Amino acid sequence: MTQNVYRPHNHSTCINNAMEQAKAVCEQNGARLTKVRQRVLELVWNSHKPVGAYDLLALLASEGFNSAPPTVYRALDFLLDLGLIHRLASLNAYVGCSHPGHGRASCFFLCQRCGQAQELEHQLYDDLSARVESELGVKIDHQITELSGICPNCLKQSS
Amino acid sequence: MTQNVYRPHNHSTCINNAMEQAKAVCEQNGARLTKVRQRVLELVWNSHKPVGAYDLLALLASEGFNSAPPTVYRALDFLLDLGLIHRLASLNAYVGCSHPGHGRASCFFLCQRCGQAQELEHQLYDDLSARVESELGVKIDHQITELSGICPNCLKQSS
DNA sequence: CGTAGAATCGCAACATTATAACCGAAGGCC
DNA sequence: GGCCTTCGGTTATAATGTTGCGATTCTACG
Repeated sequence: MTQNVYRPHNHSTCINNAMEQAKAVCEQNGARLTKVRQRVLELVWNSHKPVGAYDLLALLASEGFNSAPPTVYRALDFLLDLGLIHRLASLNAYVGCSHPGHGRASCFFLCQRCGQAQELEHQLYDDLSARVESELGVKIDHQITELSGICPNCLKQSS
Repeated sequence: MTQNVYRPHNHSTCINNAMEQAKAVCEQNGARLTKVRQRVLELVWNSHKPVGAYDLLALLASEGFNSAPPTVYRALDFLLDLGLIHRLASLNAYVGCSHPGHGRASCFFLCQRCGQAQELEHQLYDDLSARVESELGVKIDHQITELSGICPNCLKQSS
């Protein structure tokens, strides 16, 4: 099951898990997890809030890395290809994938107040694409769903 | 039911319907469908392929309209607010809404070959957000789903 | 009418996000 | 070491979207 972002948790565990998974995935695919790529992934995982490419760029710069756009975008493309991160189209931002290898589908809830992204893994969601494929006669290659609103924690605070 | 884009049809009917609906919606909301707004809507409806803001800008310019970005973006915002068009986040492009007034949800299939967008209206889709709201305890405000792949017509041609 | 207030538009500048093209550097393999 | 491929540095530019301000047009109301 996908982890629940809203529950208090030791976030360094998230980061460690993500890095372990990344190493494994790279090994499986004969891909190299270079310093820049690794650092970008860590930075993306630094919180559950999606990060913009130029934010990453600034962070890298502050750490003495090269800091021109292509550096970050290449790392992001690499991580996207391996399914280690997702791009949130409605935010132009990137967030860690908590269960790489689940195909070309992503589904997120985005809190408009705290900015955190909660990945969802829902049966209904796979049903949706299957039904559309058969009823419409199309071949689906890639899909995104982005729900936005207020998360449970922020709902509590506002009441 | 949502119209089927892939069936041959007299497209001027689509445009006419859209413009009629737009007038009605504006009247209901006490909003003004000015010349720029109307023309932008017509241009968006010119086909079932999503159009970029800067494409619209160029089209407007060629017709003697003012053609600075804010002109188009203001018109697009206006139309988005009234639910007369949708923004496709994965394409940074805009497409007419074939059934305004269905709330803040949108669901599209986008053909990677011909570029056409087919709006979907699926029960499973509403189920999804309802389930997420109750299971996760969130309040959903807005949602997008974008499926991409190959449409029936393009599948036929490639075989 | 006619004027006050609101909505709309024109315009200039700028901000943000992403890509292209070219070449040198580093790593893997024999 | 020599060869090949992948990766990264650099510069420039493209594509998309916003801000701010003042002028104009529309509308409501007296």
